Amino acid sequence: MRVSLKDVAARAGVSIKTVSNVVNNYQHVTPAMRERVQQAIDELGYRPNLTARHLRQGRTGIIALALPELGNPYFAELAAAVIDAAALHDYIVLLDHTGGRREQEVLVSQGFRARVIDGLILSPIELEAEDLRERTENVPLVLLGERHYDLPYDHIAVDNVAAARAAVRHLIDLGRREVAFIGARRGHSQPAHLRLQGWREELLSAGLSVDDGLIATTEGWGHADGAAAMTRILETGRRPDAVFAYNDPIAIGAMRVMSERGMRVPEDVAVVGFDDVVEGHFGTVTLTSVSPDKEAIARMAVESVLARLSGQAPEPRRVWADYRLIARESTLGRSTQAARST
Amino acid sequence: MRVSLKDVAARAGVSIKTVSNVVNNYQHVTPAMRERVQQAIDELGYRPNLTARHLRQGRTGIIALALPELGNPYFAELAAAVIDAAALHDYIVLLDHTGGRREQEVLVSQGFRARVIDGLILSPIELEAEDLRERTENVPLVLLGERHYDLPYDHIAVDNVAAARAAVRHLIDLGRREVAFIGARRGHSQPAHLRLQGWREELLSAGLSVDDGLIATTEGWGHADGAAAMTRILETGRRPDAVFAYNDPIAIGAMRVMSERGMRVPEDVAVVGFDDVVEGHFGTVTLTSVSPDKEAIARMAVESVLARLSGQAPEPRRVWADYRLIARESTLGRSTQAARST
DNA sequence: AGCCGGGCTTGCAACGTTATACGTCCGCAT
DNA sequence: ATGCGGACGTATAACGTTGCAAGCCCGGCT
Repeated sequence: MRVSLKDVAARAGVSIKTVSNVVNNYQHVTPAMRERVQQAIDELGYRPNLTARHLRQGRTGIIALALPELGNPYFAELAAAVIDAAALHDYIVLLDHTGGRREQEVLVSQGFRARVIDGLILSPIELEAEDLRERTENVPLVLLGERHYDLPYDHIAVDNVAAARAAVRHLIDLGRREVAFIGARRGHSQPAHLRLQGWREELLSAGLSVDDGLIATTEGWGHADGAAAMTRILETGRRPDAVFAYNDPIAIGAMRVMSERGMRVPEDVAVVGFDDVVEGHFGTVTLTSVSPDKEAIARMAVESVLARLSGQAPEPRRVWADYRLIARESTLGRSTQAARST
Repeated sequence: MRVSLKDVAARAGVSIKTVSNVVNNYQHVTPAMRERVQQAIDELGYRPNLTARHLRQGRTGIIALALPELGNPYFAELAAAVIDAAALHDYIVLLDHTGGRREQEVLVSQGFRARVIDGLILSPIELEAEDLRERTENVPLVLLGERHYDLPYDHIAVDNVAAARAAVRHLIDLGRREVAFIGARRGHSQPAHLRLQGWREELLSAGLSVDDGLIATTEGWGHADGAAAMTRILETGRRPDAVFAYNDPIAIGAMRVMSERGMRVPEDVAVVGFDDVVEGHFGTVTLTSVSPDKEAIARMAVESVLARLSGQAPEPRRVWADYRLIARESTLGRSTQAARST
């Protein structure tokens, strides 16, 4: 059986409340009393029951983080950063994953998967604005990532259009003219939309034509999806001289296919990814990528939730996180490797 | 303000307990009554307060999972599997990471980081047996992974010695004679120890000599550590014809260094990793690896915790999870790729 | 000496839920 | 007509904690 304040109080011969005072470092406790109670605590091995404390205080010290998939190293690294950021504020993180499926995202946003939480950080993929408009759950919600909603929620993301434009600009500056985009999304409206839009805008502003034949859709966002999409492009007979991928795993999957077909990166095809995952730093050809400031995103997400929790939050805000384009061998080649920032 | 049973009861003109009965689908409730209460629930948007329920029931429906680092895709994938396995039993997962640091692992095992949990799954790296012997926290603990303790806790792992022997056997069967091991751990006793032991045993049983010059230690378990270790081996002038790495990131980091120095994989050096992370499936040279059955590990871990929770657990058990050696290009070359199991 | 004030300790209530045990009502068998 | 049992609803007491307000004691001031 677990020991409670009552047991300690009985042992020390004091009231429950006095024990509570000792546990919580209440100031008006004589050293002698503190000593005596502490001894009883140690002897019995008392540990506060956090559930009871939470019930009493109306908060739990837990925030939930819901990500599409942990298998994607970007999200795994982001999760680690959120856990650390939350720990700074004495918060603990409950982790969930949605598979990027709308149904799961709705459940999470409605709090049906975890109802013990003070706040929620959600990185949506398919979730629609109407789903959020119908949201009845009242724990603070902060949105993460690429989707864009005109709704009264805090939203933290990098400027995907600008970041995508920087990536494509980099390819154009290298003299590439046939820049494919891999990782567009069939059917659903927004995912990948902003990066695709950046690709389009930058091509147009460079006076290049926008060719839908160079857009490849994918089902998911993993290596295999990138490989399949690249294969499809090549089978149409197109030979792009550059690829901008929705994310790094897709880029790496595509590079694998190129390697199988004897195409050289970057000589024949320059490749830029997105997310800057560690994996891209160590391939046979290292990957140029857009690097979002994950720590800042995690920090701002946690702080937004907590601010809203304490009621001091003003208007819902859209916050842009920093990013950098880090050029590596997949665009520069092995010898001339260097870093470049935007 | 949040609505409670009391509010619903007032609205429906019934007792609190009747509302509770409706919420919990208690059988003796007339359809008419159920209807009436349900309507009040819907009108007010009532949601049960799980904290109160947990206090009452003495359990929270939360289990904690503490892993060394999420940046390692093996652990990220394992976390995803645990979340899914827990969901099957209506449990939610609180995620923590220890950085593989003993101090953090002790805190976690003692429940200082999260005390709202019913059970704990911990994958230790530096934790010592004495730390566990001194453990006073009484929530069920299940250990995961490679470390080996003679203590009364459930422990789930693949047979690391046997798996390592299979990996080295594979290299020997291919005719390799100078098999390096990358990823040993300086100072601390056990991590990597079992895999190193398997390497040693298999070399000896094949009549080969065990050469400490072919053992490279690392600080961590990431790509960069593998790269640094490989560089050190090559700088001693040694030219192994095979590498068995502690895990896949280390193997991939090492392969990057080989590629930089013009060494071909597998022609000059055959490489085997451990963990079978997705990243290894898509490199320019795909990676042969020992593939632990992550889903089974996650499932057994969750079930062990829950069994112990419900008191039906017998003796603490050591459970061996399945694994397979999956041969890919880093040992077989591109054309002859195939899969092999043990 | 009596009073006041502050430091220390305590009892009580409440957070929202569910288990238990009880009360009521109805229908049916005696 | 009476009694009995089952179906249904409810009052009450917990679960373990903390905020509040009150009570006690003692030293110092008048």
